Amino acid sequence: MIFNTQKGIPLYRQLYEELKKKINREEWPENNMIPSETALMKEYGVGRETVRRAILQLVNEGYLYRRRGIGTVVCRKRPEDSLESLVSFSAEMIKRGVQPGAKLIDLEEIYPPHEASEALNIPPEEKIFYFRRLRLADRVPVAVEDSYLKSTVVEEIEPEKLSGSFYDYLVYEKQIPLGRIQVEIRSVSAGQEMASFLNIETGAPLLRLTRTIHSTNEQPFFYLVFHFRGDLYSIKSDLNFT
Amino acid sequence: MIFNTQKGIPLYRQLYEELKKKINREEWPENNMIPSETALMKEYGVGRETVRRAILQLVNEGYLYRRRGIGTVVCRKRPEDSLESLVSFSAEMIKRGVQPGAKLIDLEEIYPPHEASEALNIPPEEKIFYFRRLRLADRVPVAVEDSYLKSTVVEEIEPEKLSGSFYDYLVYEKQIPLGRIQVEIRSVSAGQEMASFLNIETGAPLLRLTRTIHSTNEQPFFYLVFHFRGDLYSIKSDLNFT
DNA sequence: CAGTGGTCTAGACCACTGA
DNA sequence: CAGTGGTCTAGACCACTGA
Repeated sequence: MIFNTQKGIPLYRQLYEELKKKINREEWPENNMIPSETALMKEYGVGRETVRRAILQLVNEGYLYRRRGIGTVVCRKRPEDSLESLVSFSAEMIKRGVQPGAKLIDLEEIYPPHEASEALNIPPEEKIFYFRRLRLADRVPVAVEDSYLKSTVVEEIEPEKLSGSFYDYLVYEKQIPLGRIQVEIRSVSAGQEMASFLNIETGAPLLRLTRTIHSTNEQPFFYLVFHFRGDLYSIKSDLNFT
Repeated sequence: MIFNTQKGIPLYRQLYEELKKKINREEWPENNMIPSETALMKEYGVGRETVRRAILQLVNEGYLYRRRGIGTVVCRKRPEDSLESLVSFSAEMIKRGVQPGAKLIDLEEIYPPHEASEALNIPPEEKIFYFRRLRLADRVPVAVEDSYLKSTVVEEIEPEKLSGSFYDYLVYEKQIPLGRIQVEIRSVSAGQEMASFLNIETGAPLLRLTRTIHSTNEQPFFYLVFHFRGDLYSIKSDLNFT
């Protein structure tokens, strides 16, 4: 394995991807030990800290665990969903093996409702972009998504951009770097409006997920509220304390 | 500041605690820059990697963010709840400033229901400990908790141990080291039983949180199911992508 | 005992930011 | 330009595990 030194991708990151592949392809099977740090240093011709950074990343994500004096082992049940699943509906659906979709219901410039002005840390008289989408999984509606975007971020929102991942649009097309994301999850009952959008009965349980997305200098600029069908959707995650 | 070298606590960990204090006491105020890596190296007489490990930990937890070429800054809104909040009901309540409590409803040895034998990776004919508790916040019932514990972990469960944090009991009293924790969150409706325990109406929304706690060698040994009152409880968390 | 991972330092070169 | 954080190496000593 020869690494690209030109491309500007850090060595530890390249090694991380490499090791992750070996785990996913089961070249390194579950419950089996992977080569030691020293062995990996020789194999890839890199320093120990580089190997450690790649491995510790995988430990944090729940792929590996380490025992001092013994070695590093591949986990039996690997993370079905990492925390990244909370970040993009489309990415999450693809990970679950279903086709993500979106149907635009509303798009306008509005004065922010109390909840949004609070989350975005702006005065109620500052206009923002608002759009509502029905989110689909294999064409079945699973959630209603309400988005509030500070109007300083983009000049305009073209409806065509709202048929897929808005997250990808922001990050890859608009090149907007993301910082911290605050998440809140609660359980609520469906009102009449939500019930009709989601084809469920009034009063049925919904999972309400909000995200407040900050820029890299800690300014919130994008606030999202999801209402998921409780019978079709759950959130899974792995935590590590090692 | 002089560090304890004897106690066996790593330097980077001690420095981490030290820096966290400065942030929490607002000696380093929000939106302000903290000293550079070089300055901290001199101040505490440690190497650069040690400083970096302490800082990067705090960045991961949402206390700090860094800008190359500029410096490291204290976040405006610091994490109200870290992911650790998903791990212990009692710890979580204390963090929220309310008094945690527990009322034992049931305790017995049983054959695991399907869901529990699945989660614990054991055959249905292997008996386990089961207990159900009503969890209180300032004496108000907020959740019903069902716990399934492999009987290889402890010989017996004394009812007296179940009045407080069972997590603390396992970790501190029994010294059982924890590994990965798998979490699932969904939204459900209250059945008659749950409704009467929680003093709510049948059909009201509940937040259903399950935890599968693994040992450090990746064996699941403790499975928990919470049903939280949707109107009294939400989960908050911070994610970082920097 | 040899081999594992855990901690720590010193030193190097780099890309980036603001003045 | 000087100062920041980002990456990377080499080398050291340690605690722990199993044989």
